[in-house]
Amino acid sequence: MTARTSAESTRDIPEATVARLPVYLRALITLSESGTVTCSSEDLARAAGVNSAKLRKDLSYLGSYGTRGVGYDVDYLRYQIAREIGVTQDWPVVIVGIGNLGHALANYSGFRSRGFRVVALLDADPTRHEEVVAGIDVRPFDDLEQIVRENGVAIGVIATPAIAAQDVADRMVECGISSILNFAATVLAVPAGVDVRKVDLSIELQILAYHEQRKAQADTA
Amino acid sequence: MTARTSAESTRDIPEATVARLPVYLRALITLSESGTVTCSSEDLARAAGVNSAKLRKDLSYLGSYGTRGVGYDVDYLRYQIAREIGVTQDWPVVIVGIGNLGHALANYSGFRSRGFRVVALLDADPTRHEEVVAGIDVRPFDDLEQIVRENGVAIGVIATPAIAAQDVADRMVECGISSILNFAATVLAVPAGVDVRKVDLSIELQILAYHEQRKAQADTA
DNA sequence: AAGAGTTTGTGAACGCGAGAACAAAACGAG
DNA sequence: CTCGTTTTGTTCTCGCGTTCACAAACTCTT
Ligand SMILES: NC(=O)c1ccc[n+]([C@@H]2O[C@H](COP(=O)([O-])OP(=O)(O)OC[C@H]3O[C@@H](n4cnc5c(N)ncnc54)[C@H](O)[C@@H]3O)[C@@H](O)[C@H]2O)c1
Ligand SMILES: NC(=O)c1ccc[n+]([C@@H]2O[C@H](COP(=O)([O-])OP(=O)(O)OC[C@H]3O[C@@H](n4cnc5c(N)ncnc54)[C@H](O)[C@@H]3O)[C@@H](O)[C@H]2O)c1
Repeated sequence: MTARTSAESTRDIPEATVARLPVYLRALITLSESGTVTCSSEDLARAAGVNSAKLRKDLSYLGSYGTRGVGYDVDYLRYQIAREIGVTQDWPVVIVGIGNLGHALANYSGFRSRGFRVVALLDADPTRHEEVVAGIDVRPFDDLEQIVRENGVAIGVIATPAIAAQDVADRMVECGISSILNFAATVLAVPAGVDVRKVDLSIELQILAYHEQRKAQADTA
Repeated sequence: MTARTSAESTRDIPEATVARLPVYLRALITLSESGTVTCSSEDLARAAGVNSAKLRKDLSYLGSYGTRGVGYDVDYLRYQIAREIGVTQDWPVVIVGIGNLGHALANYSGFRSRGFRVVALLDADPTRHEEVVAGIDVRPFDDLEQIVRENGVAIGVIATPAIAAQDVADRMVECGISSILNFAATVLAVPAGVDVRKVDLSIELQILAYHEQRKAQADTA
């Protein structure tokens, strides 16, 4: 908002770039694990499925971490991107709604391996509270505030039915959560300062269906 | 590609608009179920979480389905959008990889209710083939070709580990599938004419983490 | 029938992102 | 030390998407 203390870490990175940084990070991790020490923007772009000019432009927002005529040091760049995104630290996360999808999410190993730690599973249904999923107790939804306070949770995941999602989001915001990942098929209203991202399977399928239909029409034309 | 037979149905709708049409459709269904007969662009925009000018412009790509001074007939507009997207017909879908996530997807009621029909669940692991999930047998992955041929499947969902995803995608394309929804955390290479959309939980979380980190920095500045 | 009040559909301005193209910088060979 | 090669970082241009603003079109009242 106001003038930052300058120093390092470039100011506003374009949103489109932010969305690609995790892809680059994953490609770098794969390269690193395969023993690659250095890579060119061309190599990395291919691994990430983007244009090399776009890749270089994206990286230039972070700083000059490459060497002309040589390329990028894989581990160094990997660290720089991880730091920029913020995944060098661990982010505590709560998941609300431990049904079909919630179970899958709780069992998802990608959380831990990418800098996120599931600190609690919450569900409104008392019959769920007996359960232990992926080594974590399912607890009553009303425990949310205490859990958020004790663990400093900033990120919440909603996997409840659509009808309950707005209520859950409201409670999350009240408790101080300021980033929400919403799997329920509904539009959430939240105050300014709270980020919401949605993952919507049926929207993705419908987009595919639209293009599929057009292909079919083109064929019969 | 070549000149279409003109007739109705407007040509190329912008991709950004296509991605929002399913949101409008869902909002219209909700309105319709609550007994609303007519709505203004303002009403619908609010329900869909977008700007009303953007909504009107989006709808204008489909045609002129509103009445000035009045608004839109909810059921009529709902049908027009559904037809444009292609969800007035039923789309057969196969899901490959019936692990944690695959189970959740198979049990997801949103498929059927939105014009998609799961015709088969496939897994490479023989120990899974005993199983029946959501009333559907889990079958060997090698049955893919036969299933696609018999059911005219155009859309495939990948829920395998990342390491297997490219192989699965290749096989799908060979069998004639031309739209893929990929849940595995990997970049897929496919020939031109095949659409791929990805749903990537860890990318979404990392984007949230980035913004969360910036908020924290702003607070301490 | 005419005027006041609504609300759509769209032309125009603007800003952001994608990609091409190139200058600057590093390296290695001779 | 100099020149050619490689590859980055950046500038420039173009196209797409968003938003504003308003004329056109419709309803309702008097
Ligand atoms: N299953 C999938 O593959 C899938 C895919 C995409 C989207 N979704 C969406 O994700 C959401 C969850 O789907 P699901 O299949 O797991 O549903 P589900 O019914 O199996 O699970 C929902 C869980 O949320 C709990 N819940 C309900 N109200 C709650 C509240 N107010 N507070 C806390 N918990 C509450 C329920 O007790 C239940 O355990 C739905 O909105 C669905 O549309 C699911
Ligand atoms: N679980 C989640 O909530 C979640 C969330 C986001 C993304 N993902 C991604 O979704 C994918 C699946 O996750 P999961 O937790 O269900 O994993 P999982 O290991 O539980 O299930 C994977 C399934 O795929 C099957 N499989 C493996 N190779 C195959 C092949 N070549 N052909 C057909 N089937 C094959 C396995 O037998 C297994 O049943 C992973 O790529 C994961 O990163 C999972």
